[in-house]
Amino acid sequence: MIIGEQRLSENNYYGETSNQLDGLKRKINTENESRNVNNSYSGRPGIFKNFSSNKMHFVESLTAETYSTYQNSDQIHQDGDQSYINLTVLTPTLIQYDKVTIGCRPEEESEHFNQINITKFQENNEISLKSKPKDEKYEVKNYQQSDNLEDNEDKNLSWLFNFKLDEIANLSPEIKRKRSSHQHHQNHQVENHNHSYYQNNNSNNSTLQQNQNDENNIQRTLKDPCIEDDLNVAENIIICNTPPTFTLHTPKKPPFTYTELIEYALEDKGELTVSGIYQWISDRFPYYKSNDDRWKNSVRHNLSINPHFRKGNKAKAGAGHLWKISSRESEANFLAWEHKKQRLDLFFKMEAANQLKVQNSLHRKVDDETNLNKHSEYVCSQNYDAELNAATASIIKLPLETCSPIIAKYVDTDSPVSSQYYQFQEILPTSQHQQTDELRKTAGEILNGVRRNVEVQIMHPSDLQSYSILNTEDYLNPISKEEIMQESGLGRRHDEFYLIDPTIVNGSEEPTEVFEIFHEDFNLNYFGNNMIA
DNA sequence: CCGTGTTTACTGGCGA
DNA sequence: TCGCCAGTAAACACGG
Repeated sequence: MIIGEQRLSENNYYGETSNQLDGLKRKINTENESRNVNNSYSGRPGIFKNFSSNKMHFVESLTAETYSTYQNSDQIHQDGDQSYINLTVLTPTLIQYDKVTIGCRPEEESEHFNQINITKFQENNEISLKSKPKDEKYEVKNYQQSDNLEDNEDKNLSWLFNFKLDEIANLSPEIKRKRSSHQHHQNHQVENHNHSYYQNNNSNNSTLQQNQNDENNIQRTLKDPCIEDDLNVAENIIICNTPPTFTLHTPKKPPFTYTELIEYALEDKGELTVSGIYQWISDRFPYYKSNDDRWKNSVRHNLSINPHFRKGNKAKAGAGHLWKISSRESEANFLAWEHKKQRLDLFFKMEAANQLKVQNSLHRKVDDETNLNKHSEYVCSQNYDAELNAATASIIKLPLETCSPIIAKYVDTDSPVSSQYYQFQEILPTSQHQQTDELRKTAGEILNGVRRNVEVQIMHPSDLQSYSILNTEDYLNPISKEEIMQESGLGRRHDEFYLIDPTIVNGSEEPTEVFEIFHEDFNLNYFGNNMIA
């Protein structure tokens, strides 16, 4: 039974589906207990490629029936004593790769990675994870590309290796592929910084954790003879059972360039010193809480090279000058700022959303572990579906203990903004009678600029009410092209754009004298650098 | 010395 | 392949 689908990306750090997945795992565990399911190919959630729609689907479990289904559809094949599910992969937030199972570097031999198959580890397999999270062990194997080349981009998973795996939490920090010791050191710095931030800058904790990490790393290095094997893609990546904590402890780099961050700061405050810009940024983005000077160097670099930023008078106190945006007072800049502000607001809303979901997920996990012991009979799929739907649809009101103050202001659940955001977050179909697939963009995709057409959807929204979701195709550019045209004094006839009489901007009249200037492919990036001159 | 500001060089990603 | 862009690193100068 397909219960949902999920964009497959390491950028899923917003944890859109953590609730579903938690519920999924509960469901599977309880079902396995009640049915006494054997270990062959059941009891584990997966994400399965749907060839017809090019989407990844969550599958509740691979039972004998679903196994048979996949077998009949040639998505399962035998290789010796093992069966493999073709084109099956778990989202990187749930499964990570063991170093031994991937034999060559994708960037060098990517043609060999056109199929990735996941099967359970053999219990007696000498290949074992250094850290065994219970029995959840998977093996990732690579296969030669099949003869069938259709839909190569989506069917093969070679793009999976384009992920910046080193950004995934719990990834072994001893990865040294093509990394200088300097970079290695920097990564440690970042990890330290991230932990320390979320631990209220408790340097003792941070140091302790780092020491533990170091010890683990040393142990791994000693135990593992392949540690320096440059052919390994992602060594010792441990299955992560708790993606929510990952999102809690590793603030990801915000999807804004340094130029944008500086713009935000200067637009917000008018003019700031360099240190003021540092402060503005770090106050709002935990990622930049670090004391290291690398990002600050980049900020200064951007201030210097970007003519958009002007150095003003000397600051009254302290060293340096006051910086401002050169065209801040212009009307165009005002409009641009309105747009940028929307984008920034949306970012914080999504961050707040994520924080809530993380809290919810953790809360539920504790509750469910307790309830699971008490109610082993809780295996009814209807109950499960209801619970899953409820988990997905629920609007939680939990205190945010770890989020930044900026994000916290967006989680006032009584505010209209908040309710709007919740509607946005739920990512549910607008109609329970909807028969066709309806795709929604995920926060991660939006904010990281990912352009993969696989998105979150609940496919059994039986008990869910309809929500009004933002229907614009691009949440970060919510102003319609028509609106932009009108404000820009552009007219449109068929697929052509025209300059029109500036007095005719309400769109009610046909332009009396027009000349073609743009076609449909014209980039109406109204607020960007490509703004119409 | 340190924060600030400028400049150069390099790298990786991406699109043409 | 090339150019552009963003990010990063680093050298250097300046001034309090």
